This record gives sequence, structure tokens and C-alpha cells, in this order.
Amino acid sequence: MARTDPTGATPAHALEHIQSLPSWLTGRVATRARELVAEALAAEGLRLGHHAVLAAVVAHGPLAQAELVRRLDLDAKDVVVHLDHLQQRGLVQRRPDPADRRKNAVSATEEGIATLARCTELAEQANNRLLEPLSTAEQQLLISLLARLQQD
Amino acid sequence: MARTDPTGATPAHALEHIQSLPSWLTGRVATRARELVAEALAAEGLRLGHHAVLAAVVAHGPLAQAELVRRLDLDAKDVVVHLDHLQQRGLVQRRPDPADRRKNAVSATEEGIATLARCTELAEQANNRLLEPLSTAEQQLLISLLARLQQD
DNA sequence: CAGTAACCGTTGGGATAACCAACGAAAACC
DNA sequence: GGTTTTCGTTGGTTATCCCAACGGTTACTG
Repeated sequence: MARTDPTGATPAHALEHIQSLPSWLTGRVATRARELVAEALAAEGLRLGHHAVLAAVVAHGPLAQAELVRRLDLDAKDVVVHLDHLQQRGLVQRRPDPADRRKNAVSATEEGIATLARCTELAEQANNRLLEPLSTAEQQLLISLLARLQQD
Repeated sequence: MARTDPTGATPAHALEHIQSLPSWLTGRVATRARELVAEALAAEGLRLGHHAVLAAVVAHGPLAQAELVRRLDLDAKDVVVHLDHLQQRGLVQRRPDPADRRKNAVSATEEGIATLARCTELAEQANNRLLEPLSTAEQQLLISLLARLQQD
């Protein structure tokens, strides 16, 4: 594991070196994770973005879309599209905020809450399949390391 | 960290729960890693895919494109596009394989080898920035955990 | 040795995710 | 009261990944 040439300038190992970089590894793992979760959530007709938005709405009551954007760190446009989809499925509703007529007060319906519970369970199972090769301790270790990388 | 409700059915924690799943964390970290590396490689006019393809060509001598596809696990179309770009920049050349007229023998030019060395250095620095919040031991731990997830 | 199957490079199209620019309406600021 | 900022929305762009199909070539098989 300790390579004598950290820059990979040794031609014979150039490929293996690149494939051991986090930028490569996280890309591959993230792609596979997305596939697994998307496949699981397909049973509910939702995708990762929908799941995240729905969870934020359920968790933090009625809130404006701009607040969703800030909490999830997503693009405002994507939030609009995701909410359109969720609203069309009756999982979420947009009401005008009487205190600020620019805002929509987004809240979850009962079916939205129930759907979120099912989706969260499905996402959990998909992640378990992803993490299968690791022990429980290693799984939590990986999660905490990733969380620290992402905080900035 | 040990949550009593692993399914996140508690509404108030639904969002935090999703954001602690590897499917979410790896997605965010992978995006940031790609940004950092892409920004670094822009100095050479290349992108992640080009870097990987160029590294494989330099490392494993003249080889057919189908062999590149197998080694890198990339889509055949993307390999064609990346090679077109690399060839146009004079970093790589395609020659007909006399032993099998279906194949192209892809090899790197001297400038390709030199460019790869610079790109690898740049990618290394970008990854160091990404991994900055972690200690050296933690960095290697993260890499080995990710590698084990990706092997299947 | 003819006929079929498999492989090779290439082209076309499509799906997804993430991002940026700009707009009218409304509120906040000074 | 006029400027600035916020909010929701629409439009378009880019990068990555994947699938289907094609002509040309080789390998397999009866």
C-alpha cells in the first residue's frame, strides 16, 4: 500500500495509482450507490432528489422553497422540479404563505409522510447492500470519515 | 451516532438520517472531488476520463480499445471520444494492428507520457486538498474502505 | 470450406445530475 | 420613495453514464 513513488510517475503503475485516488474511488462507489438506491426507490416512483426533498419537508414542517434550497444545498431549479413531481403525486402541497406572499409554504400530506417512511426503509436496505463487504464498525467508520470530508 | 430508529421513521430526523447514508455522502464527496480534479486538470486541457484513458495507455503499452474498455470499465463510446481528443492533442496515436485488422493499437507519444506525469501530479494535489481534513492514517483507511466497496 | 457466431471500432440517441443566467413579483432596506 | 434583496420559476448548458445498432473482421463449427 505504501508506494515508493506517490506521484505515480512510474509508467507501469500509472493506472493503478489513479484508480486508488479518492476522486476515482468515490466516483465509482457513488455511482453504484446511486444505482442501488434509485432501483429501490423506483418501487415508489421517486428518485434520490425526491427522497431528500420529501424528507426535508416532512422533517421541518411547512417551509419555504428557498429554505429547502439552503438546507439541502441543491439548485433552486431542481427543487422546483422535484416539488412539482411530489405535488403531482399528492405527497406534498404548496400553499401561499400569508405572512410573505413571495413564499410558498410547503408541507407534506399524510400520504407523503407514509411514502417517506417506505422510501427511507428502501434506501436503508439499498445502503446495506452497498456496505455489505464491510463490518458494522467499518461501515460507521466510513460514514464518519465521509461526513468529515463533506462538511466544509 | 447510534440512532434508536435506524429507519429514520421519526419525522424530525428524517433529513439528517438520509444525509448520513453513504448514498448521499459519497454523492456529495464524489461531486466535490470531481470538481477539484477537473479544475486542476483544466491546466492541461484534459478531464478525468482523459486522464484515466491516458494513464492506461501509458501503463499498458500499445493495446486495443476494447482492452481499454475492459480495464477501465468505461463505455466503449466514451473511450472513442476520449481517444479522439487525446489523439487530436498528439498525446496518443492509433495504428492498425497488423495481427488483427479489427483492432487499433493505441500507444502514447512522448508528449503523452510527459503530460500524464503532470496530470497525475495535479490530480494528486487535488486529492490532497480533498482529504485535508483527515490525518494520513485516516486517509489511507478511507481509501482502503472505498476500494473494498468497489471491488465487486 | 461454407455458414454462423463473436468481436472490434464507431456512431447515434437518451437519461440523469448538477449548475448558471435571468425574469416578474414581492418584501426589506435606507 | 427609490434601491436592493429575496422568492419562485423558466430556460439553457455541461458532464457523466448507458444502450442499440452498424460495417468490417476474425473465430468457431459442422
